[in-house]
Amino acid sequence: MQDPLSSLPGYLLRRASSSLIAELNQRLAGIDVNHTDASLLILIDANPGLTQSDAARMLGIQRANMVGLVARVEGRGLLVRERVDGRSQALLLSTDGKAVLARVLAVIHAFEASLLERVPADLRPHVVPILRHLWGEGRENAGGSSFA
Amino acid sequence: MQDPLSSLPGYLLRRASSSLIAELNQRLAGIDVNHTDASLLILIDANPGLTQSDAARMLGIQRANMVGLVARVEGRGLLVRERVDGRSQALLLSTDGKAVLARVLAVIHAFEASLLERVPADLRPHVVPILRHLWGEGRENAGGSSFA
DNA sequence: TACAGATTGCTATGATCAATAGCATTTGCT
DNA sequence: AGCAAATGCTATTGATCATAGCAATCTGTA
Repeated sequence: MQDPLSSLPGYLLRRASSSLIAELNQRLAGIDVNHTDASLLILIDANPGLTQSDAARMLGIQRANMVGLVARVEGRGLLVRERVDGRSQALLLSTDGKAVLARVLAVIHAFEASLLERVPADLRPHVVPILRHLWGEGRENAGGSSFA
Repeated sequence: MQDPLSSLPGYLLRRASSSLIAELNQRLAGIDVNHTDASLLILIDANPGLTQSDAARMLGIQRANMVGLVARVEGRGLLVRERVDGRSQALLLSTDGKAVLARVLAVIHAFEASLLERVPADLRPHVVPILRHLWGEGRENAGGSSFA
């Protein structure tokens, strides 16, 4: 059976992404958190007090879809909202949130390590640079701050 | 603003994938076909007469979800079903399907080329091998992801 | 041949995720 | 004061994905 698709980078990228997201969600299931929740926790931890809109922009999530995400994570007691404006609200990790984050980071770091181990050692240093270049789009005019 | 996520291969993979799928769908919009339809056309062309279940397996799509996909593409007159069994049916490209496939291939090849151009020339040969390793090993557990 | 088990295509259903339009309130700027 | 933009939100839609179950059919084996 011919597989003409597995030579296409775009197709490979899609299949790899969906299968790895599923795997990561399985690994996170024990903490009762999915990969989106996890990314939000990590982002808030690195930028305490950032706005809900800021988080949406950085995560590539529409403001509309951010509402449910924040509400769910807040409902688990992992984050706290504080009004800083009449319209904006700052997001902060709760004590529980910080504890869960520690477990999330352990899972994610193990996951990322296992990802890299699937790539031959000589190609391993190129994984992140290649993915950054492939993503690239939509971040070119993303303004001045960090790309680190 | 710190971005602690963009150093994580898994996160980069997800973002790159979703942004590139969106771009490919835009490029295909003129042909009135999406990336899933396109992959089905390519697969049938390379394996004329393959079974609907075979196609589902190769594309990583559940049999249940294949029904709507095949029905939609058949509804556009791009493929034909032929019973080979009392239960199986062979999928074949129609004349229109072959014509559309030619346009699809042109779009996809242009897209894949533009993908690779985003990667520095010295890293370019490593793109497909890396993606294959990232995907391949992820499938060791025989596919499905199930939450608890 | 007869039967158990697997396969195929299908329906129905639910969960997740993303995208759009529109809204009230608030802020910033002129 | 007045106006444009931003913020959080509701509501809705569509696409994707996974599960359970079903009738019909095929396959392998006793």
